Amino acid sequence: MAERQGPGPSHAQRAPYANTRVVVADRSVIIRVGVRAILERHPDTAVVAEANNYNSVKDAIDEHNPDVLLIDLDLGDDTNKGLSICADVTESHPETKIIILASSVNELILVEAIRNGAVGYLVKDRLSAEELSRAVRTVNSGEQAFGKDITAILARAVGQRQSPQQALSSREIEVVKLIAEGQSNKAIASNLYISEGTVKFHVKNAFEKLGVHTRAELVRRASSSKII
Amino acid sequence: MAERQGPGPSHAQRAPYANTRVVVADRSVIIRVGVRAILERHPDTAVVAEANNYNSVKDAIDEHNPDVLLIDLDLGDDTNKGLSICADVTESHPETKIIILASSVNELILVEAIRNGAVGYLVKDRLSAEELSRAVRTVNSGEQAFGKDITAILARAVGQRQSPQQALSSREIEVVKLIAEGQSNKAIASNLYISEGTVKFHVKNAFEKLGVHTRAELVRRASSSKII
DNA sequence: GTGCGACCTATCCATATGGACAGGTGGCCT
DNA sequence: AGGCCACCTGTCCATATGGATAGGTCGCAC
Repeated sequence: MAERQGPGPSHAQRAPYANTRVVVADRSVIIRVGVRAILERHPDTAVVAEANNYNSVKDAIDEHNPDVLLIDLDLGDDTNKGLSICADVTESHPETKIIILASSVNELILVEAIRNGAVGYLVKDRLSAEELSRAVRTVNSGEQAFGKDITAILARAVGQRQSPQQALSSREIEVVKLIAEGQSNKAIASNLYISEGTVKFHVKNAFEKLGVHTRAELVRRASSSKII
Repeated sequence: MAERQGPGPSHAQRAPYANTRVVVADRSVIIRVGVRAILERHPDTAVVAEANNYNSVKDAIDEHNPDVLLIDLDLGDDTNKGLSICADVTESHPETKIIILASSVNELILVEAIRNGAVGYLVKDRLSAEELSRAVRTVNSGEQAFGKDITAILARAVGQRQSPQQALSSREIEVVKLIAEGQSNKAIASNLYISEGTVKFHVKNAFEKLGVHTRAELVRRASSSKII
């Protein structure tokens, strides 16, 4: 994965002494170029580096120690890795404010990101150039930047849920994937060389962890949570 | 929906007489700005208009009659509408070459798009600036522009499938949505004020149309095809 | 009006599912 | 050693599911 393509940390130093120095991390060069163009319309803001995979984010942060990190958590095949980067950055570079630049609203990711130090969450689709530009400066001044819809979701999430989601064991994930393909417990059992009873056991545990009661709902939850 | 935000058809006429005149359609202003910036690195290419919803695409095409339309089919809540726009444009503006700018590879969409006149299919995530720029000029010269992975998928898809997918009736979609929430046939019946037998009937038909045999697989297919 | 398609209802039945038990193994931590 | 946890196995049972089959209504197009 993580294709070599964009120049990675690239043609930076346009305004090395700008007030707001930003690192942009996204798989897509289009997004990186777009964000750069929008942010640099404002004279005080400069994009000092771009990253297109998990490792180059860390390198860029260490090298440039930016004011703001604008990051799409979905930089490779493992979103959790993006979350752990947030934790790392919060730990090692507390001055760097993290804004999540997401493709969609994912309650689980949102909550975890905040827990890991993010101070902003923006959704690419519904976001004006002005909002993006403003959000970067807002967080740099120490405030938070969450879209309107986000705030509502946040409030709701905080209200009830203290078990945002229990992680499935690797075996459970295997079982869930086969369920999503429409396989019966018997078929799954022979696929994984275990007994049907064991399959049921894993299914039951997956149900409990995700808070569902049928296979259909399980598939929906799992696919919306990117488990499968 | 379709939020007012970007200036819509915007600050164009930078190079009205460029060799390759492009209209960019995407929900996200970041993408539009990014594509514009990348394409306009090449002196012969100019983005003459941007669109962020289905209607403004048509307007932009009618007004500017561009050489190339770069469009993300997912411009609102109904991808099919994007497909029908392709058909419209192919019909009314045969000189305009259509390139799909997708977030991910969707075999169904891909095949349908080509059937509706698209001559290119690019995936935002894995796409270098050079590839994007080149693709636009390639289609403008009458050739096709498909990513490497795309070609393989295409070959496979053409091989077997003549029934790409039968459309679900509106009632069937309602039922599928409730199934995805984990509801039983009985619960669905009382929700829709119909009998359980009828629910089973719809479920059976949905199964046949999507070629699946269990509710779990149904949910997976439906969610990956954006039916729900 | 006839035909057609989408919608609705019903019965029968083998099989699968989901839930509740009770238990056994091996690895890892203290 | 004991505790914990992930993984494994099994039995029992009420209920749901999927498949087959046979019908009925309504609106729309030819």
